Amino acid sequence: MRSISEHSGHGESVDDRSTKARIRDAGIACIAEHGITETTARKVAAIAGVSPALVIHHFGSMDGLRTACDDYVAATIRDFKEKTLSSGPSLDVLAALRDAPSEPLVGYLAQILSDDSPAVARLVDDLVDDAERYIQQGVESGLLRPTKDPRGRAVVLSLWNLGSLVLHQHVERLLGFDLTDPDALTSPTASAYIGPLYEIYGEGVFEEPFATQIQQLFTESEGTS
Amino acid sequence: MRSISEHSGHGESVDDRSTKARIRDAGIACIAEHGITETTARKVAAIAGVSPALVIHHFGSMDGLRTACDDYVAATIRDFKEKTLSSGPSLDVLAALRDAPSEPLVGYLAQILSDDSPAVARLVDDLVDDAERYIQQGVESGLLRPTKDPRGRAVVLSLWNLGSLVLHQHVERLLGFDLTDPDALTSPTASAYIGPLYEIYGEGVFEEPFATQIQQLFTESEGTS
DNA sequence: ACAGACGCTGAACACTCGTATAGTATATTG
DNA sequence: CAATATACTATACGAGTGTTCAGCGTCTGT
Repeated sequence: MRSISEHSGHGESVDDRSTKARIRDAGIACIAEHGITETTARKVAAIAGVSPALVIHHFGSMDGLRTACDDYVAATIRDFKEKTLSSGPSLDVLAALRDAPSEPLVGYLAQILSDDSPAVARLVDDLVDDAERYIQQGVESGLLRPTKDPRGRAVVLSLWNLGSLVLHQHVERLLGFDLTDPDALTSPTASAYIGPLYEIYGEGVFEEPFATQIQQLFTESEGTS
Repeated sequence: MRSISEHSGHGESVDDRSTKARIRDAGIACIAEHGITETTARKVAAIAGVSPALVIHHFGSMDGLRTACDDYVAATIRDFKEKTLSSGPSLDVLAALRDAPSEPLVGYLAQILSDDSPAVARLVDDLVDDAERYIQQGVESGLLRPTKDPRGRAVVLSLWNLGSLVLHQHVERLLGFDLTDPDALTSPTASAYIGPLYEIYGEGVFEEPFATQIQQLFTESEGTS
């Protein structure tokens, strides 16, 4: 029972819907919940309510499904970031992403971030690029301090954010705060994580004489090489 | 061919050596290099130069081997940290760990940190505890700033460190710096990561009026609840 | 109305996995 | 020296995997 048009099988950009999309969403959900290695063709098929063979029929292989999921998630994140870009800069790359789409994008990210695929690498690169742009905006508007290494700071901040996401189980166990929860930021337990985070963002951790001491140690070694 | 004594099969603490230890080390090496799901009994056996059945004979099951690896790595890290604890506090929990033991402990950690086992959870808890202790030392000696939430700051800083480790592929791709490299800290590319890190540790990222503004926003909401 | 394409399924294949079992060699114990 | 325990291997089994194939219904274009 095919629902609408979509006669050609390539389904690249827009008319992606119906069963094939349901299988892809099932793959995303399964990966987000159980991880990549636990996501089998039969499980995805069961979630989507189809036969295992249909998964292969639509995506060629399980690797094809994986790629399709990566691409779709990456595209969704990019689209969503473009929409919310106008609402102002943010240091948390995924803050706005948590509540908006119905799919468990954050959980998916948390699962695949540590296992590299080309699509994930490109997505991370994009997130870092956007962070660098956001941060530059913040510097120009006077909210953020300037830095010697804008790119490096964007990379480090982004990867700290994403790393916390990957280790969300430990965050939850230690602070009682689930980063993959859709309404994580409005949770009363959010301050257990965001409090220390903003404190470090605000004043650092080094006391003043020590900070400039280390800072000069790095400007020396960086000036020579 | 058993080498020394070790008649009893429980091999708990010290007399752990010879073939059984070689198999465990092969497991650690395989997990560190290829990840947990790619680590099969046959691969471990091939690395250790034994038959797959011997892996089961010594560890009961692959899950038993996994637990033995977790426990051994955790114990090794704890032992090593006790030794280097006297050399002074450090914010990087794993800095000293990289060069010392011959085994790829950091790579192993990077692989298992995102997949929770009881041993890993305990190890992370210990690392956070130690970090909290280190940080308190730093505060008392005037190197580090005091905080409203010592525990939270220790958790956040530790998990940022460990998260970067899990995402070491992205760090390497974006900054050309391999965190799992045994001599990573002496590498000339190290400053690409450590530079921004120390800058943030030194002065934060928020500009002054903005920092206190957010800080007060959190002291208000924290004072009420 | 007919022909072909498409969505979809059930069953099977080849393969890899963990693990059990039987058996061999070596070392320790009496 | 005999007996027993231990280290170790070869082989096989059952479960689960991705994927293929033949076929069934329905829908589309002519």
